[in-house]
Amino acid sequence: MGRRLSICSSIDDCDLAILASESSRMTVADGRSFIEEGAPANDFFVVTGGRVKLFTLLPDGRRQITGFAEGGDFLGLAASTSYAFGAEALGGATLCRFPHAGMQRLTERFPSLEHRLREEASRELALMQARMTLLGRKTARERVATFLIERCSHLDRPDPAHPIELDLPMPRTDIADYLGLTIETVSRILSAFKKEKLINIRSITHITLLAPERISMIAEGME
Amino acid sequence: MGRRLSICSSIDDCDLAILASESSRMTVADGRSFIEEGAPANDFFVVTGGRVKLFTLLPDGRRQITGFAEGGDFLGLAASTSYAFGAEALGGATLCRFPHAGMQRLTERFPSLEHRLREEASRELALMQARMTLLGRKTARERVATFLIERCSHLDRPDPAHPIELDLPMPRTDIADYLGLTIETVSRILSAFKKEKLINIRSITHITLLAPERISMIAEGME
DNA sequence: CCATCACCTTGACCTGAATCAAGTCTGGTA
DNA sequence: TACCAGACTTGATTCAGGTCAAGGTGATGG
Repeated sequence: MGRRLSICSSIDDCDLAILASESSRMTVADGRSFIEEGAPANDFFVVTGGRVKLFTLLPDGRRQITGFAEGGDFLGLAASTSYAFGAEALGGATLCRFPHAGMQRLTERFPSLEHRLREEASRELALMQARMTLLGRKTARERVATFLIERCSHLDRPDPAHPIELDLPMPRTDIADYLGLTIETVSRILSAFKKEKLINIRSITHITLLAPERISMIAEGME
Repeated sequence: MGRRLSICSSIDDCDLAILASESSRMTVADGRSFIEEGAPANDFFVVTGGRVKLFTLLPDGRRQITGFAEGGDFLGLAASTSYAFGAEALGGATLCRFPHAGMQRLTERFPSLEHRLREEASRELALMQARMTLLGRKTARERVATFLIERCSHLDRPDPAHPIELDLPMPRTDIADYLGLTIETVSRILSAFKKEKLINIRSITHITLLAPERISMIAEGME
């Protein structure tokens, strides 16, 4: 979790070699899991490329995707002694792995890093509160609308009230598990949005928001 | 948010007067709101007594309670420039208010404080992931069971498999808004648990868990 | 001791989303 | 170009939980 600002931004002109010496790069193939929920949390990760999904599971296999992470995002902040979530690459990802011990050396050497990490955690905390409202109180329609709008803010939004090209790199299953719905419901609602000329479905992964403003309204329950 | 470890624990034997000089105490009466969602975030709070509920609202009044906080918990970490949530006293609360500027002076003076804050944010992050799973994937029965079990862990659990006395200081409305249900559903499920001899309802606020183990199972969807 | 009010419980009914069950589309392969 | 497998869509039906509507309960005050 975390966004847009690399871990390096708090180290700036300091010796990047030190940072490199405390971390190791890794590549994770599509669909491969690299954090096991409940496993001892030994590492902290930064996503450097591709995408990743975070999730928790119930014993019977029900899954809640708690977030998607991409380049620049932090993972493993929510660390006590064991991970509170699992993580899996979404179409291949590259990561920087920082063992906790190394992390500690880094924060000692670059105290401002600690602040950055807190900032990052706080930002994520705010996002999660919005997501709890989505899961606890929004209708299926509102959830899907919120998801589409959320995806927009990932790319630097040009101007609202204009069509926006989106790609949804995750399968419907992941969207459903993120929104607390079933794939059928997600599919039906996207179709409904299309019928209402709110979106255009160019391909499974490519969607155009034709009326971003209206979708925002729907997302907030003000349609 | 945050739990059990006062902010002071990272300052230890240092001059508490400095801490006091950067903060002010405040008392909030039952039901009074002291953080307005979306308002500029100028302060950081520590709950020193009583209880507090945190929530977000949708424009039409739907409410999601994102957490309850009590003595020792931190509030306002999720701070960008504006609060991501509202906060309201639950039966009267006392707080310590730290203006952000003062907070910064404190973290400069006591660098370990920064680490404590991150730790706190991370802990909260982990809790929120569990809550997202609750809201996105659990049934009403599982949610209420989870809520009861969660309340247990607030008091230092003596031994499982033995009856546990609980008090639920919040009205049903708050429980419902916390679990993403209606008051009727919460009420019905508590009644059902009573009928199944899983709990005993001594009064509206006093509940005895007769079979904590079984309730835990239900909470995880393994009944 | 009763009235009142706020909160909670219970019941009857309804509905949004899940489930179950076919189709359909897409991209890869031969 | 045709075939196949996996992912998506669509339709019919069901059901968990919401909504609407009475009661019940218990603390406060007259």
